[in-house]
Amino acid sequence: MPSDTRDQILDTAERLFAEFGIDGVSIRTITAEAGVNLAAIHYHFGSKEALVREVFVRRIGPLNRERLRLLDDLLERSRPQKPKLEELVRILVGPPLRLWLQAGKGETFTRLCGRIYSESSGQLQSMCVDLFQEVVRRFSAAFEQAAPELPKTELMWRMHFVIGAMVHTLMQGGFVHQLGAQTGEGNEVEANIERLTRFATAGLRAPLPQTEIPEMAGESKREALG
Amino acid sequence: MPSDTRDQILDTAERLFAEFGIDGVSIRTITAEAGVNLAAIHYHFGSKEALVREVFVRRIGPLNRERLRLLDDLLERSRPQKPKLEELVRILVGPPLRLWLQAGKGETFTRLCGRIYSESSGQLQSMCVDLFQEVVRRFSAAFEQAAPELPKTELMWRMHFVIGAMVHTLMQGGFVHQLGAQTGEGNEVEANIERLTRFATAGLRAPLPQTEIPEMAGESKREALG
DNA sequence: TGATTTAATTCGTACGTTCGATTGAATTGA
DNA sequence: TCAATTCAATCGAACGTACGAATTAAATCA
Repeated sequence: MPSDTRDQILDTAERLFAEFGIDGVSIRTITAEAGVNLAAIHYHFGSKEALVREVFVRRIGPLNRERLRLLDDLLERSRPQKPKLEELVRILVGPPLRLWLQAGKGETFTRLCGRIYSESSGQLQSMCVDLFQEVVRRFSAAFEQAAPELPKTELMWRMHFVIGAMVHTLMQGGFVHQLGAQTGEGNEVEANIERLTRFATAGLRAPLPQTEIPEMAGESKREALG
Repeated sequence: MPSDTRDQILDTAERLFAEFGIDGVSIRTITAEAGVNLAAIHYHFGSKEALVREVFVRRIGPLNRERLRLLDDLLERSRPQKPKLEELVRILVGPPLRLWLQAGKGETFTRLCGRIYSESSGQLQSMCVDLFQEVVRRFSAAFEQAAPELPKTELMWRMHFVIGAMVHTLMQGGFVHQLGAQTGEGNEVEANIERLTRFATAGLRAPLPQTEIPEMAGESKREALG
């Protein structure tokens, strides 16, 4: 039986954090905007940091659960063959981008999501490691399966690039969206998911450099890793 | 004749901002760490915000000047043919990534650079628009020239993805670097520039969706944009 | 050259504000 | 009645900023 106040705080905090950053919003601003008392945050959450934590967990939990569900679906659907790389990318970047316009909330949550990567202040950082641990593990394995020709190190870097493109879109996508909003309003989000999916898939499939690192003396203990 | 104190403040602020974020570092911390008086910041810069501004301008100015110089070189070198897409990407992402290990400074500056995109607090945001305006304009034109087959909107989004991968690498690259540091130490940075360049180039060259947006009713005022 | 003035910088200290957190009384609803 | 919740008021700490005195360096003059 979560009180109305609690949800009010969570919604308001999420919106304000997304717009002004975590350190940029005081609990006074949050409580005032939410129309609740100043002490309500400490009563319901214990501290500002605990509130921040709850704001993230509330969204990322379901988000990652959906990604894992879609991943299970894909793996089962494509067995015994390996999953298609493009499908993997789509279920990795789709769910977060789809929250972009979720319930008419605008960029509320997604910008917040992107902030994890930048404003991670110790405590938040380790929380994120926990929250994303399973997703990272499962998707890493799936990607290795889908692109076995890539050395693991190379794959890791390329997945890292994909995440970067996704996060940047979550945070700044609205800007690009305004610049080039030509295709009505309809399924703009789905169109952008396709854009990112195609870009990322092609990037993941980029040819390897023929010679790994030219002109290097010594230390030839280079493992194959594939 | 810039005083020694002034440079001490700038160097220290740059390092601390990069590690703890702009809002995460007080001028007391900066001055204490730099071994100068508390009031020195306001004497030399006027305010903390002006100091932040100066920290960024000092690095981004030369950085962008180098990018434009390399761009001019490339355009002249390849005339009358259009520049190669891969070369364009390389001179876009190369200079910032190369600062990664500049002068043994570690990730000092680059993480700071990445923070522009997240901690942009109004004033900083508009400053960045000014600082990057010419680079964006020139590179956009060059990319349109190098990839004329891409609709402008599509190209804009893909450049956006490239920037995202780059920024994410600037901020979090150290993490991936630690995970997969197999190839000695040598030219790891150049190797990563090549990684990102190949990834981004392949992504920029990804095939266009045959049908732009399937199953959409109404609003068929879709402009070609090429 | 040596003394004196002037400007530039550094220093110590304090102000006013805002922050997250706390307390204890008031209010509410079962 | 009693536990859960909300409220007003306040705490100490940290923040950016301001200001005048102290110090240093350069310029000017005897």
